Amino acid sequence: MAERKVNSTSTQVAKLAGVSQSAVSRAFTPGASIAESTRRKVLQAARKLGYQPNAIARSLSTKRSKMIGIVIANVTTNPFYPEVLDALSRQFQQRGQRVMLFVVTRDQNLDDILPQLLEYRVDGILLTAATLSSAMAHECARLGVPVTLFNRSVPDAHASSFCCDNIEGGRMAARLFMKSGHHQFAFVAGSHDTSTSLERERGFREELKQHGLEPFIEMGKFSYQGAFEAARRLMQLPKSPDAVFCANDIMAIGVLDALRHAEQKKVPEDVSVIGFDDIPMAAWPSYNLTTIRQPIERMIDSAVNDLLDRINQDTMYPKQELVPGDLVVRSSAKLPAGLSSGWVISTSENRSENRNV
Amino acid sequence: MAERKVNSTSTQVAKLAGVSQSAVSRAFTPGASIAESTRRKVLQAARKLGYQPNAIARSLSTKRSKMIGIVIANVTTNPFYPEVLDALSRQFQQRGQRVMLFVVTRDQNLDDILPQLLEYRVDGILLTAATLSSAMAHECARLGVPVTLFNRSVPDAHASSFCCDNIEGGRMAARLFMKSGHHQFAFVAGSHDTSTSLERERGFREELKQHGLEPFIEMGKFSYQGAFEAARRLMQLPKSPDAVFCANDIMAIGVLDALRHAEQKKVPEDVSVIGFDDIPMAAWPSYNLTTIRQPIERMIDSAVNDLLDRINQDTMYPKQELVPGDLVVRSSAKLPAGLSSGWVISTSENRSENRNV
DNA sequence: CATAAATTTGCATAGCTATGCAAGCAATCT
DNA sequence: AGATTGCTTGCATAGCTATGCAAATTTATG
Repeated sequence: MAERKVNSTSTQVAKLAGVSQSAVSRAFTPGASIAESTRRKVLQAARKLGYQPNAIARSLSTKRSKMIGIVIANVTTNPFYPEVLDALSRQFQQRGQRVMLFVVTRDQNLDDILPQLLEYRVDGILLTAATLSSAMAHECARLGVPVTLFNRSVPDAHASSFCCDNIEGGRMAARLFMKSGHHQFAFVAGSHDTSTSLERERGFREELKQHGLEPFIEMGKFSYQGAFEAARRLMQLPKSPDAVFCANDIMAIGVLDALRHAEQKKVPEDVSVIGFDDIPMAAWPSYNLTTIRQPIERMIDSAVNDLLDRINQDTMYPKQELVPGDLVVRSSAKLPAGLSSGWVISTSENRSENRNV
Repeated sequence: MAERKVNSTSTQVAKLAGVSQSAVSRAFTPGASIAESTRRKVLQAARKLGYQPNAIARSLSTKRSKMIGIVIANVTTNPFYPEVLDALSRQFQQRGQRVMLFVVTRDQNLDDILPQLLEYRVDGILLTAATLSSAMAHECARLGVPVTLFNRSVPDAHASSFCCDNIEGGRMAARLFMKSGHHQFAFVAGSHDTSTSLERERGFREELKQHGLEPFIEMGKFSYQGAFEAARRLMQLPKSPDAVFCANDIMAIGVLDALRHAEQKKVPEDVSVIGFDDIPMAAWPSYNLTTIRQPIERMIDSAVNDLLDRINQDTMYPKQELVPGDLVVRSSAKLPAGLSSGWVISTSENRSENRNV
């Protein structure tokens, strides 16, 4: 029966291979100065002992933990975030960084969480659906730990931020509604303290205002259930809306279900609904949701690159990037003349194409 | 302007506080032998320097990293797993353990992943929707790192495992179908190499067999889309089924959508559908899915307790636990006489109650 | 073959904290 | 006062790897 708790060390391997501990270290360090012959001897001895370099000791020595702290919220309430987490984690993984994960609630104070990451000397921090207090931003800057926000605009010049162009997204929704002849507009907000919700609302409002229109606002609490109830409240208004824009898809789906199953409304005949994100469910035939797609892959690539770059060359300044979203036209909103379901309209590069979504 | 890259050390704090480095260490170690007065001096000096203990160095010294490795698959394809991840991560967090996360694909070989966790000397490993090769199980055992499987039955006595009673779940589905007078049965499998799918199939089959019945089997690939297509294939059979049991809810929803939107079938009038898991979407009015609920909280509690216990007292043996699931009756399957929607039937404790789900 | 150049190797130490042990100290008891 | 007991404290070292530097070895050069 095998022994337990035997983590062999580089010194033991060295002894067995008849070399110095340094040689063992170098054998496991790509690019280190070591002869191929001794490397082989070392690797063989290592295999025999079941030796594996101790990443903790290495981190202590190199002052690089090769760990990224990821803080994420809304993982169970919005399918968008599992996608983000999946993509982030794979990317970092592939680029040789481990991930230390913290799952938080939207309202949780990060001032208790970040110190826990800093204790472990993570090389960088990525916050998703979470905001950074100014004090913490300073603390991270002081320690030279770069911070990147994903999907939250930046409160402080010390951090990078990668966001979809929420304002323009809100505008696109408003324009589509107006072109197809709606009269009463509503916005289902996520919360009143989240940049995504606020910015989407702002774009929507501003575009309507240019035509002298103003939307009702209801609070959907960033959840299916919250939006379900918000929709019911909207339908009780004297002039109930015929065009509802939601701060994200999961709420749009809650609104759809409420309209159809609790309010006997037809979508889009009676009420049009537009969401935001383009989660996979939006394409399901039960919903067929018209929505603003966040180009998640591109955003993640940019965010990961930025963070890793700032880790490797600490001269770089934080960056704020705004990525344009695409309007994905399905059938939860009435179509204006000349547009049919299945089109993707991307403002940014001024092209529209039928991608059959 | 503040200095950058200044991670002060216990020695610097000691100097400022006029004590030894040991005293600083003890000031940050709960239960260590230190006078309250010196502790205060130390903490004050620490605050002044922005000192934070270095968890990496501590790990090296104590040989405890206070990190748990979590490996999880299916995070984007099945909403059940974000829930699991959320619960796990919170639990560990709350009990003073950090989480090192690996997101993998279902078919990814863990033999490349686990060594990366072991390098960081994680205190324990929790695998979700992933299996362990026997070689790796031995390797972890040799290193004294406890492994717990969540939702996979155990391939090896070296690891603990916490599962829903999938076989009994399959039986419950079969019994419900038979009681309400169905004639042609089908099972939509996830994959042919996953214990959850195989066991649910087995229970379903065995119960049918006792009545001389046998189900069709179609492959749904554990995804909405795969199950959507599986349903279409099923409906093309000469004797197309009127009772479809799916290895999980997300596939059941794919089947529902295919039946309604591609096959013009009514559910449950033409075809009954039962799922497994009870994800939040199952309760949405668009689906109202009858399903077997996995008692996720209880399972997670057990798994976390087991892992932490085995970390703290390495005398303990791994444990295999089977947690019974509950049949949640909604309206995607025809009801037998005497049963109405909204009931939860739990075999285990022989009670049924209307919990209004 | 002698010398210069390039490569490889080992030595010694840094990186930061925890902790066993012995010494120091104060409080308590006789 | 002296002895005993119980806390606190600092010293010294372990935990494991990486790396600057000088020494040793190999290879190339004239």
